[in-house]
Amino acid sequence: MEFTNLKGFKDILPEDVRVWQRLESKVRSVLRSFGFHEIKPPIIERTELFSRSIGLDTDIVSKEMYSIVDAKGKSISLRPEATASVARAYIQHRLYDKNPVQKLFTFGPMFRRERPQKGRFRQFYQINAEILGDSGPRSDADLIILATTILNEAGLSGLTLYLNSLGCSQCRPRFRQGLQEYLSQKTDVLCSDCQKRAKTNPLRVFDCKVETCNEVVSDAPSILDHICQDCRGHFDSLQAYLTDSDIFFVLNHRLVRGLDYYTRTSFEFQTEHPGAQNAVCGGGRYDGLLKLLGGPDHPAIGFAMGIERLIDLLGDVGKGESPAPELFVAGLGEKAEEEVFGWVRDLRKAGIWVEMEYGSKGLKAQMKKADRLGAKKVLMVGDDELASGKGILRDMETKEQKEIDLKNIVNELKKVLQKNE
RNA sequence: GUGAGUGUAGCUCAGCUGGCAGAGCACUGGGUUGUGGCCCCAGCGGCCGUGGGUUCAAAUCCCAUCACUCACCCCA
Repeated sequence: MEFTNLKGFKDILPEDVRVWQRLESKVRSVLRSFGFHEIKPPIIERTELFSRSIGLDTDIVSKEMYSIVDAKGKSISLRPEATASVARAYIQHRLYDKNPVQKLFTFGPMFRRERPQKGRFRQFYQINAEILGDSGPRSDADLIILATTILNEAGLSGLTLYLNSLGCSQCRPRFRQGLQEYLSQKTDVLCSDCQKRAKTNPLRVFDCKVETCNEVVSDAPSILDHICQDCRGHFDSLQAYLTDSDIFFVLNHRLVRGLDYYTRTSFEFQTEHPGAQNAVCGGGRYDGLLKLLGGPDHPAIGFAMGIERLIDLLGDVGKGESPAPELFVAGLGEKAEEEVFGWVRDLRKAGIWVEMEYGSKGLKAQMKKADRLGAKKVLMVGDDELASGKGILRDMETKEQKEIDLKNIVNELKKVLQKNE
C-alpha cells in the first residue's frame, strides 16, 4: 500500500465516531451544568509559548514537539497540550475584564512525537477544563468534582484519584534545595537519568520507577511535610471539601507530573489496568503561569482528560446500536427508478432517513441491501405497481406486506412512518 | 532514544521438521425470471511486507531492511 496514515496517527472510522459522539455529548452536558464555556484556540502556536510555559527541561519540550520554521524564520509548533493556548487567549483577549473568573473548556487534538503504544498516540484528543482567576481551594475542589462527574457519567469506574501538593513559589524552592542536597549524597545509587534530574529538576526523581531510585526516594523528605502554612491550609481545605463530597482520594507525595508550571494542587486519575497507560486524567494548579506569559498575576487550575484512553477503558460499555434508516425504496425498471429517486428526495426534505439503490439492480439485490442497512420498511415499485397505482410496503421485521396508494405517495409514506415513531 | 514480538486473501488466522497457496468470515452470482436474514452450490480475491543469500526446490532456513504491535522512558 503506497499511502497509509503516519505512525501514531489514527483514522477514527464511522463506527468509532459514534462512540466518540456519545461520549462527547455526555461530557458537554456535564460541563454545561458546571458553567464551563468552550474555547477553541488554534492548534499551532509560537514554539516559545510552549517552551516557556511547559518548561525547557521537560520531555515534552525537549524532544516531543512537532516544530517547524515558517517562511519568515519563526518557529511554530503543533500544540502538545492545551493549557498554554488557553492561557494565551485569556491574556490576549483580556477575558478577565469580562468576568474575573473564567471557566473554560476545550476539546481537540494534541500532538507529541513519542513512540506510540497502547493508549499513546502522536495525535490524541483531550478535554481540557480550566478555571482561571480564582485561587481558593473551592475552585480546586470544584474542578476535581467536575472531573469525577465526567468520568462517572461516561461510565467509568475503578479509577483512583491521587492527590499531591507541590507547594508555591515560597516553599517549593526551599524544599527543592533540601531535596537536592539529600540526593547529592546518594548520587552513586541513582540511575543515570536521575543523576541528571537531581541537578535540573530534582522533584522528578520521585517519578522514577527504577528500583534503586525508588529506595532512595522512599527515604527522601516528603514535600507534604515541607510546604508552607498557606499551602498547607489550602491543601487541607481541599481535602475537606473532597471528603465532604464523598470523593475518595489517595495522597501521593511522589505525584509530580511532567510539566513545570504546576503549583500547589496536583492530581491524577489512574486506572489499575495492567500494562496500559494508567493516567486517564491529570491536572493541577498553575498560579504562576499567567504572569510568566506576560499576563496578570492571576491564579488558575485545570485538567486534561485523554479521550482515547477513556474510550479504551470503556470497552463495550461505550458502544451502542448503530442507527438504521426508516425506509428503503426499491425501484424495478427504468421508469420506477426515476420515480423512486424523486420520492426519496422529497421524503428527505421531511427529515426522514430513506435509502435507495443508485444503480439498476434486481429486487433480490435491493432487498439484501435494505436488510444490510437495517431498514425498517421497504417500498417496492415496478412496472406492475406503476400500472395499478399501488406499491407494496413491506415491514422487514414482521414480513407483513400491504398495498399503498402511489398517488400522493410521499404524503402516504410520511403518514405511515411518522405514526410508527 | 532502548528492548521484545508479529508481518500469508478486504478481515481473523492456519500452513513454518523446505516439495502445487489454504480455511472461516466478508463480497459477487445462482438455487428462488419480482422479496432480505438461515441453508446449499459456485465464483471473485495472494509479488506469503521488501531486498538479498542457502538449495534441484523457500511462505517455510539464514542475513538485511521496512512496517505494525507491545513494553521502557514520559505522559492524556
